[in-house]
Amino acid sequence: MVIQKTSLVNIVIEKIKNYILENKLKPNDKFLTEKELTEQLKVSRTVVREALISLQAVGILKIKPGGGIYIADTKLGTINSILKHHYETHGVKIRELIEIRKIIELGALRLIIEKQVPLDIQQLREINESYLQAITTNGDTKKFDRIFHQSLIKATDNDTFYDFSEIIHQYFALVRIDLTENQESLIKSYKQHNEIVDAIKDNDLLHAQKTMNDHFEPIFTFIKKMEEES
Amino acid sequence: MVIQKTSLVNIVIEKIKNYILENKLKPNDKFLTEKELTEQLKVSRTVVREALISLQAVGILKIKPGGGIYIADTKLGTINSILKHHYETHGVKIRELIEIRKIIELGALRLIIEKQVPLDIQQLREINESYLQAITTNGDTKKFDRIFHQSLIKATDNDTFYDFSEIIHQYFALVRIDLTENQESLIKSYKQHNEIVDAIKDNDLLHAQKTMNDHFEPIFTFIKKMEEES
DNA sequence: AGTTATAATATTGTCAGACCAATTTTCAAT
DNA sequence: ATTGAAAATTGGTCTGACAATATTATAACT
Repeated sequence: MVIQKTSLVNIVIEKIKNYILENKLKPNDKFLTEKELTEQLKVSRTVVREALISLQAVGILKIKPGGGIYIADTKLGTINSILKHHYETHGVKIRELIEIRKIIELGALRLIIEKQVPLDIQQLREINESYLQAITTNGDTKKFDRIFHQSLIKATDNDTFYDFSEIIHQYFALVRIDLTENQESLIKSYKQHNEIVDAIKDNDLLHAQKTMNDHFEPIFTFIKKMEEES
Repeated sequence: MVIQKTSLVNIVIEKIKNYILENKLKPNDKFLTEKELTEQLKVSRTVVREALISLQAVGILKIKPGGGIYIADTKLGTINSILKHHYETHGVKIRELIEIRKIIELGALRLIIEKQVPLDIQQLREINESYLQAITTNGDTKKFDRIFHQSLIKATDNDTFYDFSEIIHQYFALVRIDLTENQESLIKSYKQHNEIVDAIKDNDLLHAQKTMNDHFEPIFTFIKKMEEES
């Protein structure tokens, strides 16, 4: 029987967490100072500081030197840094990430059409036209491509889904991949975008997903070639 | 112009991370001691300790009192604890998590069939038979249901996909949901499982996904009823 | 020689006090 | 009322000490 002896620091961490929950502290709220904590919890400043730093590391608190301690807005930042280290130590297969992104995009289409969420078709068109313009003027095509896909995910009316999608995207961004796209393939992408919007408008899930699937095809062939070379 | 002044602790954290990368340290490897770190980095023990505790918080190191410091096996643990706090403070809509789970399961079917991964059909059948037995003998039905679905995700030959699926599942487990299932509905689930396996065997993605979609239907109606009551 | 109990050592945990650096507050001068 | 310097507050780092835990070395025994 192993009895997990818990250190003072861990006790303090739990107490602080509970304190935040019980007092319903929101992001950017001011928290107690180190001095107040040492007095109220009757532990040394060392213990308090180690607990605070630990909570800052996981994105719960934000320590401002000289300015006090605040509730952090726990977003993706911390998770991303963890994933970054995980990627650097373990190494993650690019193919796996792309497969996941495909699943996410296909899933977004399903949610949009199945739930009949309100969708700003016109806005999607405009984004895609900006995409086209970027293509013809050697502009930032990746930017508008990303906005287009991001808009679809956002439209699913599922914030958690969007958060996870962003995490995957950030994770993917760690991998530098030089998929040199020529004008022709970019134009094709533009047309596929429009075709996807059409299919959504027609509530044609199968068509939308098929087109999205095709949309992903070039990158898969690229990955396959890359894997063969190495 | 904001100049991000970086503290000594943060510098040490980065140095330690790099040290781990450069020396290719693996989980459970013994790391340097506090003493060695203070000497090599020429900083106080306070700074070293705060850096170590920070790295332990994000699941990179594991500190054993009196026994030294080790490389932790960075898995889902830390991310889960972050999501747990996120859930407790923000509150996450159950519907969103279930939608994500559906997307994942449907995606798994697509990956399995599209990639034609080797799949132990027989094993899936056996798991489902255990599921049936649990149904008829008032056994642990949830256990075998989970194993069945887990097996499908695992079969996709995509470890990252599986990891994320597990994170979602853990996240979902935080929400206690009493979906009282009667014998009849459980039997239906059993049949659907088998139908999904059949469809996979026939490479019939549409059929597999349609059945999986139906499989999720009861929980969605349950959620909808719950939302209406509150 | 091999095993076991004990002592010595090494390592992390906690404490106290001091001083530095950054920020916020106070308050006098304008 | 505004500004700007001084004071107070707050977090950052350092040192040294002792406690609690784990590991290693030693001694005793079979």
